[in-house]
Amino acid sequence: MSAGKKFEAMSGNIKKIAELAQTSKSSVSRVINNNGYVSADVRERVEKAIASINYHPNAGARTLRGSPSRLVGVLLPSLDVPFFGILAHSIEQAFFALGYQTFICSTAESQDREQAYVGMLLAQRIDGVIVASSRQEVDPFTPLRDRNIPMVAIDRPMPGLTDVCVHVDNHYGGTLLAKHLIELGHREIAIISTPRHSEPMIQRVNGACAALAEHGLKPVQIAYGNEHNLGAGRRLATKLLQKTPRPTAIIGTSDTAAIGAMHAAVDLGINVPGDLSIAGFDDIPEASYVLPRLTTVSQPTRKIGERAVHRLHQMMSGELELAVEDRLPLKLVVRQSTAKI
Amino acid sequence: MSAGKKFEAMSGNIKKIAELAQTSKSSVSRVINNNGYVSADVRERVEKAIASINYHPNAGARTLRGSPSRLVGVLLPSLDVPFFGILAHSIEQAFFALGYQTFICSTAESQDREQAYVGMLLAQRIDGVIVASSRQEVDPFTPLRDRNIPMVAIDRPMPGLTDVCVHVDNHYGGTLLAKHLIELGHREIAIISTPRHSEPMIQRVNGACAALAEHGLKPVQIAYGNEHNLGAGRRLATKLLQKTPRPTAIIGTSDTAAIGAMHAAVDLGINVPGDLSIAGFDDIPEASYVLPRLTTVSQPTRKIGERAVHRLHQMMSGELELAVEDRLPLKLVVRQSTAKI
DNA sequence: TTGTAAGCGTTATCAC
DNA sequence: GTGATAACGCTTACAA
Repeated sequence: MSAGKKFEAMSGNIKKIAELAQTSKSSVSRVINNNGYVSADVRERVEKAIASINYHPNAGARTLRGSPSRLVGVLLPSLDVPFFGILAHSIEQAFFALGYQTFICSTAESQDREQAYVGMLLAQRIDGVIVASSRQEVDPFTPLRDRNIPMVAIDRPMPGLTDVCVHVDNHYGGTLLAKHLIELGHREIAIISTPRHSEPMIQRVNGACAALAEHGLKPVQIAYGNEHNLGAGRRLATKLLQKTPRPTAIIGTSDTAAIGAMHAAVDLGINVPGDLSIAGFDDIPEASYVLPRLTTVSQPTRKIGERAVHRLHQMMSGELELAVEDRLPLKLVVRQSTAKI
Repeated sequence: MSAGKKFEAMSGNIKKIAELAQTSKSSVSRVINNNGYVSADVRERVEKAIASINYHPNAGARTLRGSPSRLVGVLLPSLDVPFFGILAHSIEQAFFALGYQTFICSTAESQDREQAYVGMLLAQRIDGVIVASSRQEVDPFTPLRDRNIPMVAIDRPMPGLTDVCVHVDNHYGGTLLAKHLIELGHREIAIISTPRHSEPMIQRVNGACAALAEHGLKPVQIAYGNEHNLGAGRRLATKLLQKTPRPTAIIGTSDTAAIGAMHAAVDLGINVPGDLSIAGFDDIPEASYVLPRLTTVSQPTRKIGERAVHRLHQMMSGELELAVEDRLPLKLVVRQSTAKI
């Protein structure tokens, strides 16, 4: 029974195709891979045989012979927050178009998981990896580097790991937000930054502080959280808004944080943007879902994914040997959540 | 140079480990797989050798010998809409915990893509598949069924493909929404359903209509769209709200559609819930992001993913041979977007 | 133009 | 306890 089952589940192989088509394994291989000489006659018989049992060449056996696996890995902190969901989606789609299959790995900000994933990807003999690590920690990924696996850092650079990076200028984005609020007349500006140790968030805070400093200002408070979700922003803002004097504006280092702050304001009966301006970062779809619609710095999320795929593809084809840093453009999008004081 | 490169990129193999540890391939294999007799001495030498070159067994070669690949596929219509993003995430996490690697495939509602993905998954010799197809179309997936690949349908049944399904009772969910609005005094109720041909959406519409019929009512209009995004709902609602007489309530068959409708109302200066009640379906995080927060039917999205993984795991271990239909519970969540007329 | 045979990395079988 | 060896499915010299 076990044997019977195995047989049923077993897919045909190249030998079986050869038998069905009354030819040899080599000829079948030649047809499949479209190389070498094959007569029209043999080709037709083989194609018929392949279709007749819905045969698919065993990818593992192929890579065993030295062909690239056409498998790639994408390591992201999570998948269920909008920004990374969209990023993962655009990456997966772009790889599919190039004939690659993607392992999307959600590392949940844990080094143990990162390490486990790296091991699995190596075992699958992936051709390349796109990586965004929660922290700048390089350790879990060094086995990839040591094997010369082509790697592209996305969303944040990974110095010491790879010299190819696709991201945005988060520092500059931070200055855009601060300047916008200053122009609107705000002087008492607070910042909500979460998750705390994420490099992009740190850069955004720094940028905002730098722009404030140019006007002789500094943030009335910088509140840090640990999670990348609405609740974190809401909690931090609730605390912050109950202090006196209250800030007249809040910068969230992500839209999620900013929207959380908006909810805190509603809970406390504070009018946005009448009594309080709020701005975010990323321009996820939800930014224009909320009412009032959120002023934010727009990041070309899909393009970032696509560019990273393009770069990795170049590396895997040996067309890119040098260090490259792609900085995609940011844009301030003014909506209804910020106003003159 | 090509050869040199290849060598560099090449990872060590079991033979190399055997040399380093001064033993045979067989003993190395025994250590790795923890079966058969190995002396403590040999074991230690092998483990040291493995660590020294960061060796990872070639997964493809293993499956060539007949071991399961511990690879699974998940076919979803998309990844960048919140519901499927969360579903994909919970599935991937649950599989990781079981030692499986997941191919997340975003089929973009296209049969060509579905077919291409099925071919790729078959070539990778995946052990099982979780599938949610946009339509009830079985054709692209029959090669999986023909090979006896364990399959679980998720979010919607796939009759003729698999008898194992994890979903919710969408019809019942539809009745919950209609009853809620009727209780609030609404009689002029419109429905916005998108994407049109999605089976869950159809069921939700049917459920709502059935509940209305019980009270001698029927929807003033059912508007259909084709996309699963905010814009579709907004467009449909804008049209619908400009007719006279205007409905006093709108049921969206998804939160996305409902939030789109909310934006249409804002654009037209219609107060929600004062002049118009709006309710959605799914309870994605965004449902409580919007203001007013959205009344909706809550679907246990993460649990659905986890249960599907559990079922597939059972099938792959041969513990589940029969048909199973898991229906997870729905719950009406009343928030601020619906009110008495 | 076609077929034979070796070898990719692994594990199971069997002999020692 | 340990080590040869064959076999998994495939591609590629090389021979015919």
